[in-house]
Amino acid sequence: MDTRKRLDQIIDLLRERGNRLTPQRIAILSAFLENDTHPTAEQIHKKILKSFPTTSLATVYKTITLLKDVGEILELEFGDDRSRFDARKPYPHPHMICTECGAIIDSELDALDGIIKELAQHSGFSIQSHRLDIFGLCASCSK
Amino acid sequence: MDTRKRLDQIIDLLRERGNRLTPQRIAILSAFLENDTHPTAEQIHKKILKSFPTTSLATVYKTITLLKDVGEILELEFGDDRSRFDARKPYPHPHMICTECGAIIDSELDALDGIIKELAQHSGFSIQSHRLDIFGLCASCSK
DNA sequence: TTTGATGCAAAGTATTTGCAGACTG
DNA sequence: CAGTCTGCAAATACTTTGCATCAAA
Repeated sequence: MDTRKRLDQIIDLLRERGNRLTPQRIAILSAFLENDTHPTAEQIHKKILKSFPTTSLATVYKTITLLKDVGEILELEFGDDRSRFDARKPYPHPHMICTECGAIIDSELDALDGIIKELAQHSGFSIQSHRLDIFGLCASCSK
Repeated sequence: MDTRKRLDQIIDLLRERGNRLTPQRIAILSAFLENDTHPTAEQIHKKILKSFPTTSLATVYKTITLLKDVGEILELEFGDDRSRFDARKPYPHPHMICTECGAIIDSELDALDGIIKELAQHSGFSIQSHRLDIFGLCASCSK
């Protein structure tokens, strides 16, 4: 979806919920939507500081919590301490993580949902969400 | 595989590597192999304290690091801060995590390896490992 | 004007690390 | 006996939280 359109939609959503639209919030949200590298909280903070030099890292974290609550951002943890986030596609989809350069590449696998559903049914498990991470070397690092 | 047999194999492996077989190490390793609930480091530590009351949590962590290095334990992180471990099946396989009671249920999905391999090939990504986590409610919690 | 949001600093917490002494091989 | 392992405590580093102040509506 168009980034600008999505930004407007999320802003509307927050307004309807009664959340205040502070300039920091909008800047943080925009930064997440514009960045397709699955940034960390700190990377977003550094970016924001250019336009709002007094913004605190705590506010970035609080905004992330808000966005998680409304389902507009996905938190990705790969066991390297710092979380990375995906606000562009905040629904389950496979990620390929390069163990050399740290790149996180989005992927799509239409068959996955069906496979998982079937797998869960056998054990009476009702699915809420899922996550598929693939670790390895990206195209340029495997050369 | 038989737990006892696997314990002996890992002990042999450690011996061959020149690692010392201290009673703490063997107790920690046994505790992991006997426990099929994907325990945390602290849960194993509590268990060990019954037989070796002076064992420190640091030693548990150091042993976990050793077992990870030799590929005999898998670390599972679900974003709830504390890692959980799977020493019984230390190779990639799906896990179903109950968001209500916290249970982690092992699963098998033979087709997954092939699907992932195909997915990665399209993007020139070379796979090292993968991970599939399914979140939802287990059979008893969904009633 | 009201009340939620910000920003600072301090707290929180799983895991790691340094080091002296203990124990395996 | 040599050198690794243990156990203690301190350090680490990301994230959360408390609170006084600020600003959106």
